[in-house]
Amino acid sequence: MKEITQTKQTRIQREKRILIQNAALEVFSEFGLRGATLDKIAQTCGLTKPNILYYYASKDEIYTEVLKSLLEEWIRPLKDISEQGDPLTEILQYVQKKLIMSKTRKQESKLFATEILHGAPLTQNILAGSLKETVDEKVKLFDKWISEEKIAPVDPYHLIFSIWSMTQHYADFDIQVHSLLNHKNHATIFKDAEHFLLTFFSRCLTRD
Amino acid sequence: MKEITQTKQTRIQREKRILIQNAALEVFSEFGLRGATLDKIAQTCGLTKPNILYYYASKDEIYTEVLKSLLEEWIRPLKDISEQGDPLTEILQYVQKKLIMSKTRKQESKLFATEILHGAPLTQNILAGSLKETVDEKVKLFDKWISEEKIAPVDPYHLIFSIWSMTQHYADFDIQVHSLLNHKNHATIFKDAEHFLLTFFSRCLTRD
DNA sequence: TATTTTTTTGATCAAATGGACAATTATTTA
DNA sequence: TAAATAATTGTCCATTTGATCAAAAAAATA
Repeated sequence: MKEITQTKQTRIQREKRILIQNAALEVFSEFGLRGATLDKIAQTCGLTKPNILYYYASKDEIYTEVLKSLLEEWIRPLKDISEQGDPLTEILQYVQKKLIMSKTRKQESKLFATEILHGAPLTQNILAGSLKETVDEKVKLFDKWISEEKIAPVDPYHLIFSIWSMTQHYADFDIQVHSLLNHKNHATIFKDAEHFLLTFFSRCLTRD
Repeated sequence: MKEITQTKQTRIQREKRILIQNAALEVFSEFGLRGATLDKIAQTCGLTKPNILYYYASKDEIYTEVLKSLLEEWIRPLKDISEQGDPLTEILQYVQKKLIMSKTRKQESKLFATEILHGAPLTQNILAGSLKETVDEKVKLFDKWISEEKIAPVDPYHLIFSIWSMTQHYADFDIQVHSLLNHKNHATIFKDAEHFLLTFFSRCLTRD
C-alpha cells in the first residue's frame, strides 16, 4: 500500500523520506526545479529512481515537500522579534540571524530565491499565507515602535525587504561576491558583511 | 554560408537575430536556461525551430549572446559614477538608476540573477572580467572619497553589494513584494522604495 | 516458521527536446 | 532575367527524463 498516514509511518519510510529530502534540497538548490532530475537526486542519496517514486508520487511532490518543510525554519527568526526587547537590539539581532542563515544554510536560501524568482509556481499560496501573516504582524510592531519614537520613521515593509535582500545576497550571489572580493576567506567576508550591515542599520534606525 | 562576420551581415540576419534575442530574453528570464525550450522561443518570435538554429548554433549560444549583449548596458550606471560630481549625489543617483532598471528592465534583472544564482556556468569569465574591472575602479574612488572625509567610512565593496541587492530585490522578487504589499499599485511601490532607499543611503553615507 | 506486507529494482514506455539535413522557397547579385 | 546565394521548413533522429509495473527481495507479523 502506498497510503502513508502520519501515524502509520514505518521506520524505513521515515528514514528514506529524510534521505530523499536531503538529496533533493542539494540538487534542487543547485539546478532549480527544472534543471534537477530524479536521476541526480537518486544518485545523490544512493537510491534508485523507481524507489524514490515509491515514496513520492512525483518530482513536483518532492519539491513542494522540501519547500514546505523548510518554510517554518525560514520564517522563525522573524517571529522571534519580540515586543518586549529593545527595538534597535531586536532588529539588529534579526539582521544577524538572517546573515548567519545565509552563511550556514546557503542551499535553502538559493532554493527559495529560485522559487520566487520564477513566480513561485508551487508555493505561492504558502508564501502568501503563512509568511504574509508574520510579516504583517511585525510591520504593526515596527509601526508601534516608530510612533513611540523608539526607532526612526521608515516604511516597515521596505525595511524588512532591505534586511532580506542584503543578507540573502551573500548566499544567493556568493559566486559573484567571492569573485569580486578576490576569493577572500569565507569567514572574513561574513565578518566584514556583519560589521557593514550592523553599522548600516543602526545608523538608519537611530533617530537624528 | 553560416559565417557571419560583423561587416557582412545581411539585413535579414540583423533583423532576425534581434527578433530571436528579444524572444530569448523573455523566455530565459521566465524559465531559466534549462526551463526554456527552443520551441518556446520559436513560438514567441514566430519563427520555426530549425530557422532559429540557422542563426544560432545552439541554445547555449543564444543564451550566452543574450547575456553578453546585456552586460554592457547593465554595468553602465556604475561606470557613470563620476569623480567630478558630489560624492553623495553621485552615489544616490546610482541607487536611483539601479532602481529604475529594476522597474523597467525586470526581465534582464531576473536573467542575471538566475545565472549567478546557479553558478554562472556560461558567463563566469565575463562577470569576473569586465564587471570586476569596473567595480574595482569605483571601489578605489569610494576609498578616496572616504579618505577625504566626503562620505562616511564604510566598506566600498559591501556598499555596492547593498545597493545591488536592495534595488534588484524589487525586480527579482517582485512576486513576493507584490504579494506582501497587498498587490498595491506598481508605481506606488517604486515611489515608496525610492524614498526608503534614498533616506537609507543618505543617512548611512553622511558622517556623524 | 509460515504468511503477509513492505520495499526494491530491472525493464520499459511515452513525451519532450535539442539538433541535423535535405529539399524548397525567397532574395540578392551579376 | 538567370545564376548564385541566403533563408526557411518538414521530417527525422538520438537522448533525456518523468513515470509505470510486474516480479523479486526483504522485513514484519502472526
